[in-house]
Amino acid sequence: MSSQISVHVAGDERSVEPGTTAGDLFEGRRDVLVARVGGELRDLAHVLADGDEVEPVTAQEQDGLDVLRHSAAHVLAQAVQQVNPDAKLGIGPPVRDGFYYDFDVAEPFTPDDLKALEKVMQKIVNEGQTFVRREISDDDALTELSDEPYKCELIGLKGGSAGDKAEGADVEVGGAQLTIYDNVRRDGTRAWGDLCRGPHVPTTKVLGNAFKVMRSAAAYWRGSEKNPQLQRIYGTAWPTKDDLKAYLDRLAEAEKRDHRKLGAELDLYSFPDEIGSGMAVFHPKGGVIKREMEDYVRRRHIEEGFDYVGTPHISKDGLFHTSGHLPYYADTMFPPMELEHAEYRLKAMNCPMHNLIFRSRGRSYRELPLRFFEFGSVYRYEKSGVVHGLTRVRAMTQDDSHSYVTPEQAPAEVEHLLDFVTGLLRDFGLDDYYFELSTRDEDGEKADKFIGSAEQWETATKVLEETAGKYGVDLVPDPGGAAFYGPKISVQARDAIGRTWQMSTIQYDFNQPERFGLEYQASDGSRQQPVMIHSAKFGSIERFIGVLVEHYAGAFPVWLSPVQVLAIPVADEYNDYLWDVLSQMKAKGIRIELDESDDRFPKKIRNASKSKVPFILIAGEEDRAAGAVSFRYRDGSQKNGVPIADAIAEVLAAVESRAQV
RNA sequence: GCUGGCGUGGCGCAAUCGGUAGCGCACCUGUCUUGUAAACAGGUGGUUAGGGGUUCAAGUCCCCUCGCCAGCUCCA
Repeated sequence: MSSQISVHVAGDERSVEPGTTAGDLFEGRRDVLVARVGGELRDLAHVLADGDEVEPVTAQEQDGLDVLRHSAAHVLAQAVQQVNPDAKLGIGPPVRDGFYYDFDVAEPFTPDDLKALEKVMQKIVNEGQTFVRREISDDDALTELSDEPYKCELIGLKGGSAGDKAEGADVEVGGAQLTIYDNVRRDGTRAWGDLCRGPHVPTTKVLGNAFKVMRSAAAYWRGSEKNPQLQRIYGTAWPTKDDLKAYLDRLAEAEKRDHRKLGAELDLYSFPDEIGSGMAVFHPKGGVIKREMEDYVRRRHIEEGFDYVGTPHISKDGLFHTSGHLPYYADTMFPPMELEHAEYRLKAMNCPMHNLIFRSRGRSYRELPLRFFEFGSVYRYEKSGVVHGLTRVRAMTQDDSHSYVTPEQAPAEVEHLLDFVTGLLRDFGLDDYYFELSTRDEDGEKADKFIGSAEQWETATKVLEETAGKYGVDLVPDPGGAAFYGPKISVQARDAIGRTWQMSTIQYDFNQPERFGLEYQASDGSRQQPVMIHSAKFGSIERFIGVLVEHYAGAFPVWLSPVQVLAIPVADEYNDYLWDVLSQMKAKGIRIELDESDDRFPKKIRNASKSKVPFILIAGEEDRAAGAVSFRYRDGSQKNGVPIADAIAEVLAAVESRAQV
């Protein structure tokens, strides 16, 4: 009796022998990778104590999947050091959809190296080596890992506050007690080992053939540009081969939605080398989408009480000194051009010019909130390696606004703007997004970038946080991500391949009003300083279009479609009949085209399908005789014999309701 | 900016060991044309991103610049 201990397994109490491991409880369940014991993830080899609460963890939950991927990272590192014993280990954590491991090697990995490494990994996996946990003292670890300078550095950081600067480092040196995981062959010999917090899957066999080495790239050690670059290998690992295949299919699908590719295929925009990196031109079809967005947001701004203003693209640089931008962001502004003994800069932001409009005459509290809005073209000298399609450009247009309010009005104005922004996202059908709250970095190396008092930051941050909290959308903290002048709420939308992009922003600024000496006269006759709230609803028009293209894979809702109705005659003879229908549609504002080419009918259908127009309108003898038309939709389905008036009504209804068809 | 990989007609691709560029689509011309994803035939178009070098000879090898891709860093 007393020789037994009692444990709780997924709620049920069980009496077991002392020395029983977590794995023993789940014997026969090959899908159990690790166990959660008293809320902590443990190896299956973990020996249970009396009263432990134990739950099985499989790859069906995130924790299990992370362990699987972390173990895969170990196998990768083992493979690398097997092939190249001189490779020094960095860190190797699980990440979204996979894992990576960083190495310091004399020669970067080639694509052939990666293929070879995958084969070596497969051999290790097939051998079924076990992961064995071993506790070790700091001193012993430093001795054992004397050939691993990066690991030693991590040991040195352990416990210090600087340790969390290295993303993923806690995977290696988590708690106070250091551990090493040895990979042990079936004959009991040690194949390899790595400093690691664990836990791990019981054997490499678990990885099966559901992993893949994806790509290599350089990455700075501990994420800082100042540190040496290591070579990072990315891999992916899944519970089953089918899951891996599904993931690879998903990547292939995402590639098809890439806005750079679709932009060319659908003739929306291009990036001529002659203009320069990061600068797009919009073709007529892309121009339609841009104009619909502009029309929409201009109308909405006016409805929401904004005044439409206009400002130039360049300015003397003193303005950006006044605003405070130049000292901090000179590197990301285009270099100055000198004329008439003054230096001019392409503007990288619109706020300073709006401030000048505010300051152009005396302002009364009766005018507030005073809201300026424009499509401001801004130019930012983004580093060459970050320019990316429409989502990261050097020339862009912001639908930028600045609300000047009393401090008391600020919370209501933030809420007003968030209502505006969320309504806009809804109208454009974007639903995969979250909020981010960017605050200043209180003690990091960038702490001195932020201006203003702690009280001001606290007030501003609180207003944003409380307001954003009302929307039931995830609010992710982003310490250190604020602009130098104040905190920010941003909407982060996900693109086809899982990257997130900052779209709408709302920034609370107590600094620029002071720097520009902005003031209004209050009801008591005193001069007061307004708060300004920056906001871009699309963010950048260009980026928003790029995200829309990916979101819809080029098949836009009817109201945004460059061509809404493409008519195809069964034979040339029906061109006139179709023109008659189309001109009635055009008169209602519908964007129409007729395929008058001498392609044959099936070819026209093919071309029309590839162009992703929402409505293909077909007419032949049957339709003409009946005074009707036929629709073919994007999914290939068909509706024949639709009376002309009904057809027009159907298209109009789809436009007005912003429907997807 | 850093590391690596790339750059061949508008687009997608080919060209052996270095031997003077070819295919499909698109485009143009002609013939054809009646119901749902490619009619047929002929043709135009490239100083192989730009510049320099090695070589008897460079798309191919070397250097520089520009641009693109992936990741890192950055992102008012």
